[in-house]
Amino acid sequence: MGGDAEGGRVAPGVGALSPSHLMADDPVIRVVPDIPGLAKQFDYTLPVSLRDSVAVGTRVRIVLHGRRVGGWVVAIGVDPPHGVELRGIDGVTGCGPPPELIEVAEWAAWRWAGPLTTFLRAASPERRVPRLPTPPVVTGPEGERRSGAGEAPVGGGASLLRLAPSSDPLPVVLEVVDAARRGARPGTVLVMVPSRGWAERMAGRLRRRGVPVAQGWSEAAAGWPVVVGVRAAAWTPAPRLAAAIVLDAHDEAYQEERAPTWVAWAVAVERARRDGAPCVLVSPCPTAELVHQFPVSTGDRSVERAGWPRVVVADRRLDDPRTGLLSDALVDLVRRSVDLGRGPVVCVLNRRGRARLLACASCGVLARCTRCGWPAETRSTTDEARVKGSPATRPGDELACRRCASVRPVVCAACGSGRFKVLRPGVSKVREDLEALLGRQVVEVTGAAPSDVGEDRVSEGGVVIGTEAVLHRVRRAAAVAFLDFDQHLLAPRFGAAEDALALVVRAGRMVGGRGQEGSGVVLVQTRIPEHAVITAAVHGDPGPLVAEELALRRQLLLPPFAALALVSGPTAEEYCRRVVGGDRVSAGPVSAGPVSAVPMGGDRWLIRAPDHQVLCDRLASSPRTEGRLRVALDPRDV
DNA sequence: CGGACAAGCTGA
DNA sequence: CAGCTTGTCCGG
Repeated sequence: MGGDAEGGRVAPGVGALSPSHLMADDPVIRVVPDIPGLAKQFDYTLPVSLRDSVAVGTRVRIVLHGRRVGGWVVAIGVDPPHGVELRGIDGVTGCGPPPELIEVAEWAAWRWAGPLTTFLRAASPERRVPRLPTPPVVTGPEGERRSGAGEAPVGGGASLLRLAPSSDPLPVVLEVVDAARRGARPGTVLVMVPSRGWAERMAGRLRRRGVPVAQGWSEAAAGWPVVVGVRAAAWTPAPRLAAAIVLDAHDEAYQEERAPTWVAWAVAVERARRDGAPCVLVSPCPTAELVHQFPVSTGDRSVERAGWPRVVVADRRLDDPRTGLLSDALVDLVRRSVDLGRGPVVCVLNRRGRARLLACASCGVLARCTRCGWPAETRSTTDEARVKGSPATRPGDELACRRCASVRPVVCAACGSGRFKVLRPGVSKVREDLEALLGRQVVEVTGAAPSDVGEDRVSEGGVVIGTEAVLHRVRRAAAVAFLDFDQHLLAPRFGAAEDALALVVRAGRMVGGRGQEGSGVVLVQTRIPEHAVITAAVHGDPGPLVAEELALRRQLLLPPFAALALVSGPTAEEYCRRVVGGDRVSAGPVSAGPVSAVPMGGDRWLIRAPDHQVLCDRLASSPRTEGRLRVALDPRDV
């Protein structure tokens, strides 16, 4: 992608098929310079002395435009362009990705409209690797291999396995590892998990069972039997996959946030496909995209149900609005759960700060920024001004604007009153209220204060409140309460429902499955108790929700029934025009085709195409505009 | 990406 | 016209 067209693709092989007039010369290799933003490839000669240490994928040093830079060999024995004096490469740095992975990187550069270097870097070692170690001899069950008795080996192709939140996935992982070994399938089993901590625990558990798990890039590149890792592990340099398994495939951690916004499970699926290996995607709550693409197996329903948490719905529709976010059901649950000794009670509210929306207590006018009109919120100038009863505003507070950062005293702009009501409280305010209501300490955990609250201090017990981040920081809980679940259900994203159910899954793992001894409760406060997400959570059955979601997506032409790209930057509009084809002169029909673009406000534009083949082809063949331009495929926030 | 080089601006 | 900035081009 993006390279010079000249020369075309030439089969590798050290100059074996070169024209006779080149026989005496050094072979010519094609190199991708390690310079992001330079979407070009350059040819160099390979001195005979370096022939044996260079293959496709090898990291080399080259001189480009007077600069010494790194690069990757992507082809050997290419037709050199005529009329250009070629330089020899400057040296060999060490091992790089195997040739097979170079091709996957080229595919990914197309699929996510990004620079090839991004993916080549992801597949390369951080430090110089001069040579690879020898992989361990796999002590497979030699006798069973030929006998054919027992379970059928897992066939090729990708499939989806629905597994309840509290079901241990280790048996499934071991089954995939064993099946690959039984099938005498050469290559590596790739095990992917969404978080670092999980990866470490998984690697440890596998090693304790005698499974050889690679440590570091070199072992993976040497073809170690098993690789365990997070998103980045999709680019493990294993030359060949025997199988792949992705745990919690619904987790958004698998998508890179920065452009190119590649998705790790999709890379794993593609690699497995190319290697003819099976790929198992495991999730308690598979997304519509996964369900649409892969055959699902669900296993026994009663087992699945038992692995979901007990979910209690606090229907807030008839509650007095003045009770705020702290319903009687919530306070009861906290009181009952907190001293069970099964870990803390965790409350989740996705709003930081104290008061995010205020109204004047005497005239009712909303507190807004006097400069830009944005809602003003309280901010304390003095640290920890503890005041009994947690009033709406405290001495020392000021009204601050999140948008333009202007600050003013806590005085109503309309009537001059200094008293306010909190219409939308944040975590800090609710923490104070809850503390006052319970008469015991409540600890706040937000993403902003990473190491403030020690894991031990939180995990031993007590009441904890925080934003979504708290679900990543606490491992075990007696109860988890979502104070404003509607915020998740109604988030302005098309994947909001799936994300909301994923939160219940996360909470479910903290409190345990309803079939488990001593498991806790997940409390959901909502004014939409009939919502399909709530039903799915209560019944421990994500099936109907995803079916409903798919029907909706089909109707609205959203993924997986369309492919989307979010383009942003000062020249986004111009670039979209090129992509959509307003003034394209290439062959074929040009007019209002199946590809369209709509403005999303600001300098953001959304491109929609029937599928990725069409979309990515268009993106690849449209020259980029000048200046900063971000192209994010498969955006979620639309 | 970043170096080279050309065109444009300034001050005497 | 030296000395500097700004912009465009291009690399093997």
